[in-house]
Amino acid sequence: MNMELSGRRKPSPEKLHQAIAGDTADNASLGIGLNAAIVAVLDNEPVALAVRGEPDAIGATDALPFGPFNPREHRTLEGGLRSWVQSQTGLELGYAEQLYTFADSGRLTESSSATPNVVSIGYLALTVATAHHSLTNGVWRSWYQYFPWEDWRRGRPEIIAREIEPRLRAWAERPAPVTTPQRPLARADRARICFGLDGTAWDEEKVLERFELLYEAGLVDESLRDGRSAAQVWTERPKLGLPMHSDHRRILATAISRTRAKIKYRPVVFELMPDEFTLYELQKTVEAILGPHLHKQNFRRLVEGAGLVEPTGEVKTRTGGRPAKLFRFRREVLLERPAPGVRVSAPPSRT
Amino acid sequence: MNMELSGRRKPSPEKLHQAIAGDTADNASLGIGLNAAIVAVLDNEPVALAVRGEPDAIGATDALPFGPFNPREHRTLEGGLRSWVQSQTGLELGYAEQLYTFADSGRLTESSSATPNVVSIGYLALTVATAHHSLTNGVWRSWYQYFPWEDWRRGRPEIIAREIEPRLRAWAERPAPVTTPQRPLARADRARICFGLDGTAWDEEKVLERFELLYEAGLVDESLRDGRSAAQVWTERPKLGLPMHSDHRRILATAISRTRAKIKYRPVVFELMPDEFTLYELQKTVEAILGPHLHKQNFRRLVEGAGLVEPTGEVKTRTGGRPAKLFRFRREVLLERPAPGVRVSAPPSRT
DNA sequence: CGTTATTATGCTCTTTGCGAGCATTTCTTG
DNA sequence: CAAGAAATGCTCGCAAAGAGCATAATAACG
Repeated sequence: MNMELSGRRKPSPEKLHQAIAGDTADNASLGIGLNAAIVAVLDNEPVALAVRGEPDAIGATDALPFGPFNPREHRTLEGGLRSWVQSQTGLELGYAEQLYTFADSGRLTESSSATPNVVSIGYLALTVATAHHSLTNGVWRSWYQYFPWEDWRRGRPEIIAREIEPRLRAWAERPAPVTTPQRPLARADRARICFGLDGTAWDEEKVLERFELLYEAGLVDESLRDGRSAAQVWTERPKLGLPMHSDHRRILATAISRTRAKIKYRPVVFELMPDEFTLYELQKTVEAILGPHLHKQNFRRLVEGAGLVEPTGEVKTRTGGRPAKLFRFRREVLLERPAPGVRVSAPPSRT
Repeated sequence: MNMELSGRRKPSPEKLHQAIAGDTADNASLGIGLNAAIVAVLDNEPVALAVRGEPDAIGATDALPFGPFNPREHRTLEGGLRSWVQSQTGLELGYAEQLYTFADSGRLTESSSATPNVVSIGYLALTVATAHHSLTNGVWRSWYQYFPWEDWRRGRPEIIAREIEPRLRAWAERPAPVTTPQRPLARADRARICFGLDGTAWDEEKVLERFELLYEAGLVDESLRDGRSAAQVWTERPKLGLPMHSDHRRILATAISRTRAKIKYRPVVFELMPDEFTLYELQKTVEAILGPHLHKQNFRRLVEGAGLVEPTGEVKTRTGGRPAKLFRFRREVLLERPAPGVRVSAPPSRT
């Protein structure tokens, strides 16, 4: 059954829904799931590629492209991932790196006629969204639909003060279960550090820590699905951000964390850019990922001084003012410097 | 069979050898291997914990503590790892973090009566070696027995100029196989960047890249085992560093890379230190990990200024000179700073 | 007991990188 | 042609980091 998903042919929507619902019992489905968080920047908005399936127990419809790893068919993990993404979305991945392997305990508790995944291996892929008119399936969704509290483009998002902070404080008041005594930090401290409460600085890289805190506190829908809400009855549903299938939102959180960290010390922004671009477009892309706290002139000095780009000699008019020089990525820096990157400073602790 | 290895009882040496030989077909052995690179610093020497088994096809006897992940028995991946380490070595792990998941293709080709591992999940653990008189099995082995080219404590190791460089240059001369055309860099460039040839700076974090390059070039014993030597006949065996069981040397290389990188931006050195220590001992530990290129006074200023340590009020005599103040780690920094660490500068490009 | 070697520790000087702002150029728009 | 907008060039100042000098406190040894 489901042979179509094992091959490279295009899956019908129904088959895809079955896959998302967990019914992927293949011959050699060993319970190792491959999941791709595919990131791009569209109109200065950071987006991820989501495929849609039938609503699950908590109403989640979005999933990351994914499928089981089949060692008979795939020589490498990354190869298997690329083939799944290709068959499910039509996209040929460029840059990809492994993120993390999660024990997928949530799915073990589900009623499953098929082999459940034991572990999920998450991958981060970066791509230029505009170049893919070949997308056969899936939609580009803003990061911030899944993680509204991460959107600091217009200052501190209201959802933190209005929804998250009071509910986290209530959670911190309740005693922690004794089953986790080795937890090094108190609940209140974790909440303060993750979400920058009480004047603590916001760290844009702590995306995963924040999501896991909300999950543990029962404030995201996924907590309900995984049975964590048994001891925590809420009159209203958590509903902080759009939920995803399985543990995919956790994987996407990991992808955002990694992207935000790595863009600072490796030249990965250029995977998100077309071949030619202006420095301002480059800056806007970085700011879409990290938040808008860059000084224009200094950014130019940094990028040019590091030898990351070279002018093409052409200019781009119609920018509303003086035409901007076009640049391209100097791939040779990879041969010169050990670890070049777009080093941007920490934001000036905006609370 | 092999129930002893599944439980927490101490395994007999014979059982351990069977485990290392791959005969671990348990009821639910899903082919997911857990592997622990346990790192410590003993007498200013960076070491990893190795368990010994029967020599395999290439004569490798050392292995990292490892075992299959059994979702029935282990709630989490890390929990499974801790239980395997405990049963095989008697060690109770402290700090541990996941490194990477490798597709363990090498083992698939072996003649296997048991379920082969499909993937290996590598973990890094940091510990204080002196505190473990409870070690029931395993030996602390210097990193540099496995990776002699990484030992820059007395300047550039001779093995690079004498063994590695000429053989890599010979390898770079030969044409790359057409099966990997998407390889972005030429062989010669990869060799130059990895091993700092032709005046390129040495990057101490590229431990994994260097090992994988040697593996691909057929210069480490593991290449022979995995059948890569078919097209590459060497009159003498590669013998660059001590080989390890399965892909364990690759996992150890990943662990060293991660340790060297992380020690610079997170306060993980203190996992390698006893409760109280002098600043010079701390510096020597950092230098054991990174290489000896620290300025004593500046190191003190850095560590004290960052609030990473606090004086205990006592001093340690018998240091051969003026007594040194004792310090302890200030755990509170984790609550204050977003990302404290022992920020050391790049070595002054010693070639 | 005094001298020397050794280590710890405090302090200063210089260089570099980066945050921030001013000024100038070159386009579009009306 | 004037005004506005965006790109680009340049400078100032602070803070962190690299490097070295100076001093303090012990052990070893005559």
